Amino acid sequence: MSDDQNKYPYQPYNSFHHDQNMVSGFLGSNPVGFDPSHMSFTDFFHETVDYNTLSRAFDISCSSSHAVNYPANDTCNSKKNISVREAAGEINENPLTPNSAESSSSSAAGGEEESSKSKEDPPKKVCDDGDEKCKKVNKPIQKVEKKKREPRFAFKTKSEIDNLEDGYRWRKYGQKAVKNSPFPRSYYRCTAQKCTVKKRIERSFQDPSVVITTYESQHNHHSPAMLRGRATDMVAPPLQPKIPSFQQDYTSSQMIPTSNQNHANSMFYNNLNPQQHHQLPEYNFMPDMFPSFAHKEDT
DNA sequence: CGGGTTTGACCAGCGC
DNA sequence: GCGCTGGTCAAACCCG
Repeated sequence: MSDDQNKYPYQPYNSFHHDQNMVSGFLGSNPVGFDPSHMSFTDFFHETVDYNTLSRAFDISCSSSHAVNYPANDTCNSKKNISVREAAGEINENPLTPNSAESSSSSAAGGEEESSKSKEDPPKKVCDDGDEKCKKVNKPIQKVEKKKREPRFAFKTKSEIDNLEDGYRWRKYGQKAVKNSPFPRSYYRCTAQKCTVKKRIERSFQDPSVVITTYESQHNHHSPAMLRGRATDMVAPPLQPKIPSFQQDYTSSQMIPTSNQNHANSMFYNNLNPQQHHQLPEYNFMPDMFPSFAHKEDT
């Protein structure tokens, strides 16, 4: 790795997505507030792109309540396992309904109810001996819990490093080959106890220099990095909204107007050659799913 | 030895 | 029903 790459390992992109199940924010090559010479990506991530904040600020998953409660028949969540690519552009129905984050506690009860209902489904296989296979099957409760759809936030970064330092500790629990991509997708979960946050990391097959990180759920604890030395800088706890700077960053100059994609690419994907520009439209905005607070430029 | 990674197997959902 | 795919599990392995 070159010196420059050591100094500037991350070059966050600048695109932004919001769909039924996932918000994804792609920062610009030089986003407002990110000065690689004075700020690590971790710091930048926490100070401007804290996804705990985003998940509340951007009305994730149809609405904030849906971000917590995932009825099986909810149209917001009926499509399982929304991928980064799907979220990036293939879903543009169901206009976003702005909502507050305050219904989370009450709606969580509904989620539990739904879960318990699902728990009534018996395992398809019953263990009657020490069969190795049965060990994996007889975990109905865990399986059910995993069916909950958590809010997601995808983060696209230009980096040679796959696993970007975001201040939290992660444990890798799986890796899968990605269809139509030579690059595998890695699965991580937060190592903190009782923290259900997961993240997936994959490299864009269209632009191998781009790493797509997808976070799921919300941390229920502070970042270890914060506790180490950044606490004084982090006045707001992770779950406390800290929107204004980020909001302004995106609304003022960094939103990519869908109807002016080429212009947007030339503006914000300026690290790429023209050929690569044409490879990015799958990360277009979805106008209907655009965060309610963000204005779109007229074109 | 504890914690993290690797990797093959398994499971569930979806489309045909 | 079957095959495909994404997601997860867990034993084996690695490493400090």
